Amino acid sequence: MTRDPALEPLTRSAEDYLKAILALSGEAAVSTTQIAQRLELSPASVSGMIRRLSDQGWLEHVPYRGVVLTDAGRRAALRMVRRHRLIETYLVDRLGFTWDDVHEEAERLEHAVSDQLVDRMAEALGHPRFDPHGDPIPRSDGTMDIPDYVAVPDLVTGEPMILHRVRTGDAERLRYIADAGLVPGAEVMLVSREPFDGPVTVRVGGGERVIAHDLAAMLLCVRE
Amino acid sequence: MTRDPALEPLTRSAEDYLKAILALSGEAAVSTTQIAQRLELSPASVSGMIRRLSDQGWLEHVPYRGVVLTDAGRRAALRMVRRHRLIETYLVDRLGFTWDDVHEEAERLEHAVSDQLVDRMAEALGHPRFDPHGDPIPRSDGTMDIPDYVAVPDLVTGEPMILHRVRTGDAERLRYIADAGLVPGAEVMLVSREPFDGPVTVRVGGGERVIAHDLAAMLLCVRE
DNA sequence: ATATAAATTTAGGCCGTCCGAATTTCCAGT
DNA sequence: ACTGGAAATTCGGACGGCCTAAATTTATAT
Ligand SMILES: [Mn+2]
Ligand SMILES: [Mn+2]
Ligand SMILES: [Mn+2]
Ligand SMILES: [Mn+2]
Repeated sequence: MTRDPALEPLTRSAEDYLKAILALSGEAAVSTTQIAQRLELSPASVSGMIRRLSDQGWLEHVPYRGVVLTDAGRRAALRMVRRHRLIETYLVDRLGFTWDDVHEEAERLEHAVSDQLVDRMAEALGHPRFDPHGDPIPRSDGTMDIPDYVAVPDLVTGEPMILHRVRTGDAERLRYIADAGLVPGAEVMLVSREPFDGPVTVRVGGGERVIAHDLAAMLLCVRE
Repeated sequence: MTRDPALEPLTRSAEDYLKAILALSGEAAVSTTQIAQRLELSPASVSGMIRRLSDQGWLEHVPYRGVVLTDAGRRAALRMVRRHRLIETYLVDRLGFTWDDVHEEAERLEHAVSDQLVDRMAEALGHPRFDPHGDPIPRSDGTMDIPDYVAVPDLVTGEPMILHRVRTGDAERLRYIADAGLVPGAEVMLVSREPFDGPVTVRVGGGERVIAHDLAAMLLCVRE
C-alpha cells in the first residue's frame, strides 16, 4: 500500500516534474533522460527526484525502465496543466499578453496561485475550454475536450477548415505564424503541397502562404 | 566596496526578509528578534539569512545591534511592497476577492510575477495609489503618496472625515470593520469617546457604532 | 563590580534540489 | 555467449533555508 500522496504536499519542482512526465506519457513508460531533457536537468537529478516522487506515491518506477504516473500523480499533473493553461488564457485575454510570451509567466504562476484564484480566473473567462494556443484546458475533474485534428499537410486540398491548435511553444515560431494570420479560429485551406515533405501552400485571411512542412505539421485544424 | 547586489538574484525567502525589514525600519536599526517574530522564524535562522543578505549587499549588519537596508535593499523591498499591494488591489477589483483574503495570495504571487505583469496590472487598474486597505502603493521609482492621517480616537468630535486606511492585516478584524461600513472612502465622524482609552462612538453610513479604542486607533482618516 | 537576564550568534543537523563523476545495468550486434 | 556503448543509478559535494541547543555578548539590577 502506497502512502497517501496528499499527505506530502508537492514542491514547486515536483509539480513541474509531474507535469513534464504527463506530457511525455504515451504508450510506454517515461525515461529518465526524456524528463531530464525536457526540464533541462541532469539525469542524476531526475533519478533523485523520481525516488522521492515514487516514495510519496505520485508515480511508479521500474529501475532502468522508466516511470508511470499513478492516478494521484496524473490528477496532480492535470491540475497543474489546468492552472498553466488558464493562466495563459487569462494573461492573453485580460492583460494584453501575446501568445508568445505567456508561457514563462505561467510556468512560475502555476505554482503560486490558490485554487480559489484559479476558479475566479476560470469564471471571469467563462470557463474556457482551450488556451491561446488551442491546447485543451482540463476541467477540475481532469477531463477535457480533445477535438479530432487534421494537421495542415494532411488536409484535403480545397476544403476550408478552421485552424484550432498550434503545437509549438517556440516564441519565434509563434510570432511568425501569428504574423501570417495563422491563429486559432482562422479559416485555412490547403492549396497545394510539394512532395517529399516539401513546402505547403495555404490560403488564409484572403492571401496565400508558403510554409515549411515541419511548421505546417504543427498546425492542427478542425472541420467547419 | 560592496558587491553589486543585482548579481545575486534574491530568493523568495530573501524577498520576504527585505520586505519585513523595510516594514520594521524606523529610527533605529532593526533587530534580529523583530524580524524573527514578524516572519515567524527562529532568531537563529534570521541570523543566518542576515549574513547572506549582508554579504550580498542588501543590508548592513552591526553584530548584536541590528540591520539597516542599503539603498539597493530598500529599492528591492519597495519593489516587493509595490507588487504585493498592486496584486491585492487587482484581486479585489478584478477577481472578486475580499479585503480579508487577499493578503495570503499576494504573499505568494509577489514572488512569481514578472515586472511586465506588474506593469500590466497597474495599467489595467489605472495606476492606483492605494491598495484595498488604503496602504500606499509605491511607484516603480519607489516614491509613494502618504497622506496626513488622523486616527479615529484623535478626531475632533463632530467633524466629518474620510476613512482612508485600515492598519490591520487580521482577517477577522477586517471582516468586522467592513460589516460596520468602516471601509476606505467611507465618511466617518467621531461622536464621543470615553476616557482612559475607553470605547469610541463613531457615526458611519447613517448609523452609530461603538468600537474598542484599540480598533479605532487602527482606522486612519483624512480631511474632506 | 558582579550576578542575572535578554538578545544574538555559532555549531551542528536535516531536507530538498541540483551537479559531476563513478558505477551498474541493459541491450544490440557479433 | 560475449562485449561495447548507451542509459540509468549511485555517490559525494554544494547550497539554501530552516531548526534546536549551546555559547557568547550586551543590558540591567543590585
Ligand atoms: Mn512551472
Ligand atoms: Mn499553452
Ligand atoms: Mn511573500
Ligand atoms: Mn494591503
